[in-house]
Amino acid sequence: MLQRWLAETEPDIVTLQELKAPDPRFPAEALAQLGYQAIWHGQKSWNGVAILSRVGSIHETRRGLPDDPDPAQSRYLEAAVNGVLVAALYLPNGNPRPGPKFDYKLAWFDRLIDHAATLLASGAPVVLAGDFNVMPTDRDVYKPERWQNDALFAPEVRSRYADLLTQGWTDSLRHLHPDETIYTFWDYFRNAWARNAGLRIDHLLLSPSLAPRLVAAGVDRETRNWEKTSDHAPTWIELAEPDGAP
DNA sequence: ATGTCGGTGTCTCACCGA
Repeated sequence: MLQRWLAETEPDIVTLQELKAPDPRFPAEALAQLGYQAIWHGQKSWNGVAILSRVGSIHETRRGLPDDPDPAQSRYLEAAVNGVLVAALYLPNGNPRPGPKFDYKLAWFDRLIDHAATLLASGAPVVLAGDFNVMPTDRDVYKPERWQNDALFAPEVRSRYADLLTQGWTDSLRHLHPDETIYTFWDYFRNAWARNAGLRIDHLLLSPSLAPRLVAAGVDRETRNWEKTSDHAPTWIELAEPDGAP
């Protein structure tokens, strides 16, 4: 499915989340045949993140967050690619709430916020891309009242996402489509896709030095109809060249 | 509260996390 999507849409740079496989099982050769270099940070069964590029080499800058609450979980990978610092992240789900998994989510989120501040202070053009497991506002969930106590919509989690935006990050999709209903995820159960009972939990946050280059953003919803598909749909942005060229 | 999916080990079903 990933290979079909890459071949059809030819994105320049891709981040992947939930590889759910140890490093040796990463399909590096198949991706190379499609023209993509890759770095990856896998883990058996759970988590796992990767960065792909067909526009130049990938210079890894970090794997795992500073003071990562659990370095055994592969949730963060960061690299310089084609003049942009790209972070692939997979924020913990956090359910059930309350409980240790929710505490872990908050701890991880706090370390991300700290590191995001460091990145902003550097002035570099940065995109934080991945599954944040947060619906930022009521507009980002099909039935907000049903999700009030869920770890993906809890006040503690939404406030942390808001803290990121207050730091200076731009939520790409919401910035270009302020009033639109946009979802990136539909549960496998409850017939969620057919009912369009979706969530917007996959985000691309841009640093102030990169945000002016944002020209388009969207979700490739059609992949959700494919056989054996993911419960997430590819979420993308288009950036202008640094000099303003298309 | 419920539901679906894929992976794993308890191993041809039961469980877990998402």
